[in-house]
Amino acid sequence: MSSSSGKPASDSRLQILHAAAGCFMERGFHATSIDHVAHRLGATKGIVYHHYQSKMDLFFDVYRVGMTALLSAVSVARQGPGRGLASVRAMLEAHAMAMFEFHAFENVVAQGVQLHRFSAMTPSQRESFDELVASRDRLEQMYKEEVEMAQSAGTVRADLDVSIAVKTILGGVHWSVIWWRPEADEGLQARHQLAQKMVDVLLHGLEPR
Amino acid sequence: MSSSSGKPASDSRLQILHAAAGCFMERGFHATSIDHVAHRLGATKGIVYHHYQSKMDLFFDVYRVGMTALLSAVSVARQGPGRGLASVRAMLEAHAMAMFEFHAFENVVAQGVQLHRFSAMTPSQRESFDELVASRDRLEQMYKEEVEMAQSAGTVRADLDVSIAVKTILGGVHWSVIWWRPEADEGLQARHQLAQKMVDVLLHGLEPR
DNA sequence: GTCTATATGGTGATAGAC
DNA sequence: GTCTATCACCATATAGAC
Repeated sequence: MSSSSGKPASDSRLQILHAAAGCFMERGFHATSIDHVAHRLGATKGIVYHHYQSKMDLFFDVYRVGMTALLSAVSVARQGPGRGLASVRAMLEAHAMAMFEFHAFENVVAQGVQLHRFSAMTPSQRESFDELVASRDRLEQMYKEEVEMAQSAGTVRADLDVSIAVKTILGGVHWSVIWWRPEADEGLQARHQLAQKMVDVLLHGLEPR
Repeated sequence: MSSSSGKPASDSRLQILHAAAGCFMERGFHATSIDHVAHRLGATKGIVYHHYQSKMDLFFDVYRVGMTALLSAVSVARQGPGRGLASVRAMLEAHAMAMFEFHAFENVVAQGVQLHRFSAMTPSQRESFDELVASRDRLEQMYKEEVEMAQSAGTVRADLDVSIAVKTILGGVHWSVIWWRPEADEGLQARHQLAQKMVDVLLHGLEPR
């Protein structure tokens, strides 16, 4: 995982990243102070500013880790053996699993979607911001393409507005940052079962077949 | 629509409420200053503090309006003629329509779900907070009950984990605060079509029948 | 690398004139 | 009811010792 400046992530940077993700998740970006992050590290804010130029850069790095985890999980699943609807299913299951595994980071990703352009950004931050928006679009695009291919193959309904369908389905997966709690499903197996149940609802709906 | 203190909503209160909802949506609760709200009103913050004791009380009132709109829309739809799956469909369509109509307020509701208990609350604010949590649970409960009834009637699959299914489906509806933009679907009819397409995906999934 | 100041600015909330 | 002025506080970010 590389930072915005292309430097490899040092050990202390990773620790800061995890502390920040936890704080941002619990209190939100604006309500989190650098002192909060430092306190969670058991240190002072000098160390944070030694590794990150600003709070926003820190936020961007947390976002980047979360989004990279999603993109990576989904594209690996996409390249698996499945085709058509089976491929979409594999993507969604991997997606949901990543939502659980990187829970704090994905919570921050969800906040980042809402991040406005009001706060002043340096050119470098602006670049990071644009990159994040692009990565978000890329994720959605992967799903759209796969659903369209499945439509051609006849394993997904042809009468579907793909854009709306994908947005709605991804909403079902992403919203889990709101209600899912790590304490509830600790084992990998429990998480996988949950992911399967969620994806099952999204692919088949409520109606009996 | 009544405020937390039970007073009827005056005209100026309503204006403040709308301005606050817009600001909270655009910048988030913590990044919004009372000056921002006042500026959107074309006034100064004296007027805001004349009507609301604190920023958090203002937030709670915005949240309350948004949540009341959802509860009201969904429970009216529930009491309609439909039964079983048709009733769930009517609830979801009304739900989605309310998400659009009260877009700014529902955006704040989504933020409120994340609102932490860290910030100090007065006993009265604490009471509001608990009431909001309860209203959120009530909304989910309405869906769970209706889905279970539909299961008994055989119009919804019996093999479904109702709690997970409802959370996932509501995620699909609620996430629209993230991607939906008022400019895109101005007419009531365009909105209704969008709502129907979203609900169609949630009830039937992707697979052809 | 990590710490302790501290500069600097913004924000919630209040006081009090009109 | 609405304004101006102001207080008290907190948070970002920096400087500089060790």
